Amino acid sequence: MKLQDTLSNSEQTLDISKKVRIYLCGVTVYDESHIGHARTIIVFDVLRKYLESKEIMVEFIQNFTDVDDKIINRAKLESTTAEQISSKYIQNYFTDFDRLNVKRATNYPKATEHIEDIRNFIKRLIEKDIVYVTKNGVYFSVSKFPDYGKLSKKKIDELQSGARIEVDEAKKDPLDFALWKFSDVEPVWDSPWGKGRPGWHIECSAMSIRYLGENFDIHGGGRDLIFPHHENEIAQSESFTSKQFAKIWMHVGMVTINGEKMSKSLGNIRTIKHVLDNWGPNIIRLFCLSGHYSKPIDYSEELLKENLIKWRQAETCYYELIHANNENHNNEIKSSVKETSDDFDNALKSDFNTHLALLAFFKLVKEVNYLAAEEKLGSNDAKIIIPEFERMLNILGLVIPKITSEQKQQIDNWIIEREQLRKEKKFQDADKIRDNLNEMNIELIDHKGKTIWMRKERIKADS
RNA sequence: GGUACUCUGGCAGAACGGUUAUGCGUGAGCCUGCAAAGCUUAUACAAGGGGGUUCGACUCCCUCGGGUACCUCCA
Repeated sequence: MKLQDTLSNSEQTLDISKKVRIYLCGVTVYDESHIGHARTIIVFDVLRKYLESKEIMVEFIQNFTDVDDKIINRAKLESTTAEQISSKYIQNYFTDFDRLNVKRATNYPKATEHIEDIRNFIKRLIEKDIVYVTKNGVYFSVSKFPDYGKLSKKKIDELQSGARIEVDEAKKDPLDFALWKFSDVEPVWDSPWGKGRPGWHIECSAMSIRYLGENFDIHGGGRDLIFPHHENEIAQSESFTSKQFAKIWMHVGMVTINGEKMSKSLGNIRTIKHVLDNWGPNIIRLFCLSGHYSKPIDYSEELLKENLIKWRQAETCYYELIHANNENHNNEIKSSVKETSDDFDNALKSDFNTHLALLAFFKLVKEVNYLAAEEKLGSNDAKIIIPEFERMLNILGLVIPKITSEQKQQIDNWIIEREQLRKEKKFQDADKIRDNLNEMNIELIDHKGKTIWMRKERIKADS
């Protein structure tokens, strides 16, 4: 599998000969998660599910930043503690992402639970004379790391001339960044240099190395983290270990609205909860996977709608498959399934192109729906198709709502009754049954010889 | 201002330098008791502008321009 690596700006082959270790920069828990967070996390969720489907072991670590100025400010605003705020939004995070069918990470380390690791990290950097202490905190000296700027392709002197960098007189260089900030206000921890709390970047270095070792496979996050966050992580970590840090840097493009990045300051946030309530998990996942992960994707009703239509086709396909019961046999099914399967895998193997993978998936969907509508889909065909269909569904993290066997029995009875009414040309009564079923999100599909049902996902935006 | 990325039909999005995919949408028709599902067919000046290399360029080079992101917290 090849992935575009931000650092080398080239495609790198992912080593799958042993366990794949992935670190994803998660969220700062001070507010609800939005659809931009969802995209990054869903991309990595699918990457992971794909690898696992190939029986490759994956160690997937995703952090929560639970100590940060934004959290502290929020706590002040709500006259509560930072701890209350972060635990509230961690819960909120899981509510959202469980609904999105995102598999839980191997571990979700928190900054506040790794203070000791962070202190040890800083200690070693002090021993190496790479950081220094001022009246405000402990700072990383960028000039001590010659490769600074290699990830974001920035030149130090150009950055320094930038007017927007805050000036802290105590710092030796405006680019130097805090590993430890002195403070007396909770949350606060002791350290050999003074009471305070960790800076933003240090937690990811400390925790990724703690959980994944000094040289792991993939480090990811949103594109907006390249600078300064990931640049600083590299500086710290490689100074700490004297080794290459992550092997592959994978960055997910922004979700935009009308071409503009979703952000607090612009006030154009769409929370996951909001989108989920309207569109449900499957459509959001399809939407997030509909473009190449590295490129921006524009949030619009139109695109969501397009994915809704596709999702309906996929649902139809599923129900056509499980209801297929005739004797027909299509010789070309086997090769067609094989082709889809190959296209799907090849798309993902080549820089994780989920768009092309979806194209392959929907080609199969269309083929099935066509055969079914023509009464040409045999049960043996279905037997060949279903495993592959479900394999792709699982990798993509799409879930068809299930139904109990009692409900199934009930539906079958309704269908028989409706058939009878239709035969008697009592169409109004027959339609009433169909309408009632629709109310329950059961849709009927009339084929020439038989009527099948499907359980449609209830989607608010579709009604 | 600097750096990176990007610019293909109404929208999304592909293509070894030589077949202008594909999906959605839209129009017409078929199927159906009616719907839904499905089908057929049509539709699109498609390539940001201008140069160049080439027998031939979406694909290579130059140039100009637009957009977005980052340069401050940000998935």
